[in-house]
Amino acid sequence: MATGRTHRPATRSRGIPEATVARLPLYLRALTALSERSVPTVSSEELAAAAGVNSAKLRKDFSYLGSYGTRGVGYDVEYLVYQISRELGLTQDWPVVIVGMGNLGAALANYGGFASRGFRIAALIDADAHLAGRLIAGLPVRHADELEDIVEDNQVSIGVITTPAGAAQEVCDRLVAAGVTSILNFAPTVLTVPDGVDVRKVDLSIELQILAFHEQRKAGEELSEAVDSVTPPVAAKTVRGGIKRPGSDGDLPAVMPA
Amino acid sequence: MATGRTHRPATRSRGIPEATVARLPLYLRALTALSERSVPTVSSEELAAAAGVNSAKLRKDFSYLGSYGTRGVGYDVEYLVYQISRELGLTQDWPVVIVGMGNLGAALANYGGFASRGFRIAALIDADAHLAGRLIAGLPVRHADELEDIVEDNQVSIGVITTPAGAAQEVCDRLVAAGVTSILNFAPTVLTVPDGVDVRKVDLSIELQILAFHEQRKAGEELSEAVDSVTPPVAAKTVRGGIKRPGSDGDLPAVMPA
DNA sequence: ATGTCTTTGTGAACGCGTGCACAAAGATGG
DNA sequence: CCATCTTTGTGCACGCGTTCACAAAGACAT
Repeated sequence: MATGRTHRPATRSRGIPEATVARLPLYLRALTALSERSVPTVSSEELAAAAGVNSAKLRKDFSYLGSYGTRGVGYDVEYLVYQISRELGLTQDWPVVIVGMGNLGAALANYGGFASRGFRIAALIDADAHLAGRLIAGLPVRHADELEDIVEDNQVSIGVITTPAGAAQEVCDRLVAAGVTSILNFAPTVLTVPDGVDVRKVDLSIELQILAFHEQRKAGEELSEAVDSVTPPVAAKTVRGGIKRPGSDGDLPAVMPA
Repeated sequence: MATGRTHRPATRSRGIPEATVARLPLYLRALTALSERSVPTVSSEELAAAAGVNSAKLRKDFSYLGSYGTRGVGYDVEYLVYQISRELGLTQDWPVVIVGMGNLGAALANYGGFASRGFRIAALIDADAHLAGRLIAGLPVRHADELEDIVEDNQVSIGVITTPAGAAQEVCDRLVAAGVTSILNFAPTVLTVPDGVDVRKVDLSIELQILAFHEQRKAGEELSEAVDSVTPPVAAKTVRGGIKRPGSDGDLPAVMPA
């Protein structure tokens, strides 16, 4: 039933584990820094430290790409940069559209990390007609009506969604229908897509909530949570004909970015 | 040696698996939506569909929190919202500072998802003196000199870093020294922190690169990569006294957000 | 009170990811 | 050419996370 298979499809693509793929950009960044300092070679130990991972893990990751190291010496920095770039597809040009020109969309448009990695912003799109034509990061905002044309004309295969949550699924559907097969979703919604389309999700609120959980745990270790356990709403009990619900409704309103 | 243990410490906190904690905000969002529609109860199957996960996984996740369901009926929406909120620590007030008021920092400051989930922006901080005093999202930007005072005065335990990569580690060190124990890092750098401090990383560039990898794989399935395999730089070979490196240096310059 | 029917909660099996530890490879020095 | 020393590449074991499948629990009807 095409349940919006977000994050980690666990499908091992061409023998390279998903976890490894997720680390390749990390290695690439560390290697690029070394390259700029004209460091010729690097050992797995050094590179692992720079990337913040275990050295054995790094060697195993690289082993999936092939034997690019030299025993007794290490890895050739330039060569590895090239191999990883190629493996990730960064030697190609990837036209990208960003839909939703709120604060976040504008931030992404200005984000330098795109262009330098082979990602070219083909267009910025927004549903607000007032924004149409305005320049953001040197590019004119196009109206949402043009979405299909833009995607098809520019052979766009990657779409970034930074719209409010309510609009995300519709935008997603239109992108997919027009030919987009990879989506980076910043809207706090579960997107449903057909098979063959990849969705990755970035959710700022979720990250903070995870931090809050650990933070609470750290704080609650000394004082064994005496404050929070005062009168928790009584557990749901059946009363013939339904379930008694403790609180009222309308807490924690759903929110959206931008 | 305190290697910047980013993401997933794999430390099972109080019996609740890390993977489960990461999904709780997802369930909470789905439940909140149901709550607003005044839906009294929901089955694991329905809620799982709304959250985009497997129903068995959802039930197991909830089982770590306790037995909050009613067999034959499902889960009480309001009660579950409360329980998850409490478990995540969202019933508390979490003062947060955002350091780095570039485009991304401003976007986060305007992001509505913070305040509504118990996260209160205690201050916006930037190193640029020209920005000091300017209002962003209704809050005045404070100068970086005040960082320590702000953190201590407001009992801030969570810090968000949206500075350029070069400044991130120093900002991180200062935040930690002042008492921050959880950091959400948007700068493309590996942060090194002492034990007891949690770091979560959000990297826009990495997400896109992962998408590109899969995209390339999809595209390369029909035409078996005839274009990209033309004359790959010859593998590194030793020539007595060093390693022959194929390309020159200076490719893919390191970049930073904002 | 008893039976039926729905849905939870979980035991068990499986697969992926991680990290240890070591053998093989190759560079370097004599 | 041989010995030594460094560093890679990987076999193996372990633990976490996911999923299946089912027994137990409780609602609801009679």
